[in-house]
Amino acid sequence: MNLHMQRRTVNPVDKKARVVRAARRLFVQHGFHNTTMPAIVAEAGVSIGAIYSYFPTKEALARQIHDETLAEFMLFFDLRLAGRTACFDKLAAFAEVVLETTERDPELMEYLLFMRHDEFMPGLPPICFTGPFLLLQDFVREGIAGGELRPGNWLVSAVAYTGVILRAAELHLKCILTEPLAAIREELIADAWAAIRA
Amino acid sequence: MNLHMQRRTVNPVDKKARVVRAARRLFVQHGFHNTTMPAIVAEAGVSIGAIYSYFPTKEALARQIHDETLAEFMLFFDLRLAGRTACFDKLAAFAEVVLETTERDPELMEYLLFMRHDEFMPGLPPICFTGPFLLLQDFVREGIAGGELRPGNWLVSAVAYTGVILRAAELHLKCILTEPLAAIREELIADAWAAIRA
Amino acid sequence: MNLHMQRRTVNPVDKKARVVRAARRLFVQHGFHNTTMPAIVAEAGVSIGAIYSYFPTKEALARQIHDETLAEFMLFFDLRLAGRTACFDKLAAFAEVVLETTERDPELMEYLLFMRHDEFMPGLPPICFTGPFLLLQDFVREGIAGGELRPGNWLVSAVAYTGVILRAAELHLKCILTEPLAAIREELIADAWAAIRA
Amino acid sequence: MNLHMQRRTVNPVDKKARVVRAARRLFVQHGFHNTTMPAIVAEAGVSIGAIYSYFPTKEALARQIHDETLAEFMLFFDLRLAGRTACFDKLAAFAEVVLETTERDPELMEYLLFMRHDEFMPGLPPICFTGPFLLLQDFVREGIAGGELRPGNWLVSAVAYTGVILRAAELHLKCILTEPLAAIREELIADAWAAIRA
DNA sequence: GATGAATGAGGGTTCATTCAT
DNA sequence: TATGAATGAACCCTCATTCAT
Repeated sequence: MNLHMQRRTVNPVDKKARVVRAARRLFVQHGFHNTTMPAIVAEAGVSIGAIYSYFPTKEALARQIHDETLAEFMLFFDLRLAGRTACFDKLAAFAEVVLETTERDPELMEYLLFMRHDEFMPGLPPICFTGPFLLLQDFVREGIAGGELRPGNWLVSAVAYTGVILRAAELHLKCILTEPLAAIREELIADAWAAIRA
Repeated sequence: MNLHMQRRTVNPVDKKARVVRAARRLFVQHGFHNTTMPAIVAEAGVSIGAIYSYFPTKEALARQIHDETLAEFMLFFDLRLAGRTACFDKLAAFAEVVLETTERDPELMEYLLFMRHDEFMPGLPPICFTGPFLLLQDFVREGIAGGELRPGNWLVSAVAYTGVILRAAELHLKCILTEPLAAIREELIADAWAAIRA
Repeated sequence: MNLHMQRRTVNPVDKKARVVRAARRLFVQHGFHNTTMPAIVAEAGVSIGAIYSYFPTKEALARQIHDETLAEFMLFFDLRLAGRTACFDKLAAFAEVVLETTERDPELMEYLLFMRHDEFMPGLPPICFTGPFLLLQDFVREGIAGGELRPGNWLVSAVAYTGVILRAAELHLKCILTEPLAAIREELIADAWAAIRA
Repeated sequence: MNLHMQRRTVNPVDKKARVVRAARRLFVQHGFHNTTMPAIVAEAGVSIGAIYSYFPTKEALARQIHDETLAEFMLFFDLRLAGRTACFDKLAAFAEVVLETTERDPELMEYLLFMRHDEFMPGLPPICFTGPFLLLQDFVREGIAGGELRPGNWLVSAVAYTGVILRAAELHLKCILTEPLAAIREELIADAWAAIRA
């Protein structure tokens, strides 16, 4: 490869990342089966051959998007949890991460909330059975044990808390709850907490 | 009509209904674009020609399923509302209908919660902007005005209440919240109410 | 069959004729393969089952139309030839029949000129090899032998005469030669005759 | 590029041209609706995908064939007209082009004479209303004005001249007029001219 | 590696024909 | 005999994937 070509070529890492970004945007917007490889080519500005040099199949591309997206969200949650010990604070960390991510990177949140990943990964557990959500269930169990939350079925309490927060994110992404989430964050966290506190 | 004939012939109304049932089951399970007409043929036990004599296109079939499903749910909600006047009771009617329908006719509820109808009806408002959900928003507004609910953004309160209930239905359908919903109905309604009551 | 039914039923002969008429109209207009049986049903106002009780297949229907149409044209020609002996008069009989039929029963002439009968009767000789046209070739041969026509290839002379007349009919049916054919009949016959007379 | 590769690869221009050739042959032979895409695939020796990479639809393929064919014929006519001024010579140019093309590229002439292009281009004017034929009508008008042709309806005269020539081409293509057209060219041109000369 | 023209299985849909009524 | 709902082979077309360059 000569200098002339180096000037015209993109860093392969960036190129792969561009493919992933473009594909996730299209998958979220139109669904997996309604997104064609040529559409990804057009959105990402790379050749079809390049995509197939990074991923063996369209499904493998989708799988990588899935894993990366979940990992990114888990990372945000982990960072936000640092130093929090009270049940209220740990649950609020979840709410904050969900609401802030919804506004900062809507595609990520749309992916978590709406993507039908069973279209390309049959048999995979649903997203609400993954890291952040399991962690939150732990917090609820501890909260009940510690008397901060009302006694009862801990799974029901976890459902209630996450239901309030996630539905707000969902309706915001669907342009039904049009207020900035930052403006109603406190009210949402208060409502979610009221649903399950002792 | 004698018995011999009964065995070989199907009432056309039943046949069309069989197609609708089979198609909804498959649409909900695999999504619109991942459900092929041959798959519907196999599931419904009718010929492809018969389906196209009932519906001009696959999309028209999906549209009819959509309309029927929404109308059926709205009917259940209307019936359950009869005679209820207190805010708590009217909101509870919504919760009861959602939770009971989830167990009695899971496909109907899966359709309402998971179907991406924008795959075949681009531009249509999301389901959470249809009849039952708009009605529920009215009840919340009245509840705040009447002092039964905490003051605040009424849309946020509606989001909180429905979030608790719908997420329970969602996780039950995904086999994560495995308890019979009838068993946790009171707890869910209590949590949802606690989230927004005065 | 009781009186009540007689009032509601059509003479089967008429019904069959209606089918033939409707089918020929549609075949001429849209071609054989672009005419559907349901379209014939709609045009003829009979049931699909009735058509299949008259004709075993769509092709058999087309064949009968073909035979009837050719026979009808041959009949007109025969009648017009009665009593004509001079070469000019016999050729003029052909021209008159073509031009008058074009205006009186355009569908018949469209059929003769434009129908691609090889779409449903592969291997059949073209229409210009059938009765009236063979007859006309005989007249030309006689005309040359009798000195009324220029010596030369008799087939070429037949081609020339029929070419003038048939192209006029063709362009009239295509709405390019819009004058009433009756008004230019003499001129056409004169031109055709001039092309080949001694 | 070595010999081995040449055997396995086709110039894309040739490939597209092969498709056009094969399709025109089949369209002319069996008509548009009676020619299936698989048949074109077999005739052209390319994949169905390749065809659809050249033309968005079967109709677009037919349209391109139509345009190319008309343009090619018009070009021949233009070239042949060069330097001709007398009415007889200009009309003879038309006759020569028609008769020679009929023998040199029968498919082209069959297309012009027999193709029902309204099957795929509804509303398009018939071929006899296109370039060469309009030009010929001009020549006839000038010939009448200049006294070289008999007075009368100029359209009728144009019909007469073209009728003689085109019917000869038509019957030659249908294997009825089996003589080589080159051998009867002079006689045909003489007959056509005799039909309309002063 | 990167490219994109080419491949062909499989999609949605049509329509000639059948057969229970 | 007449009806028309039902059948399914075959249509046109799409798009994930390959491979010569």
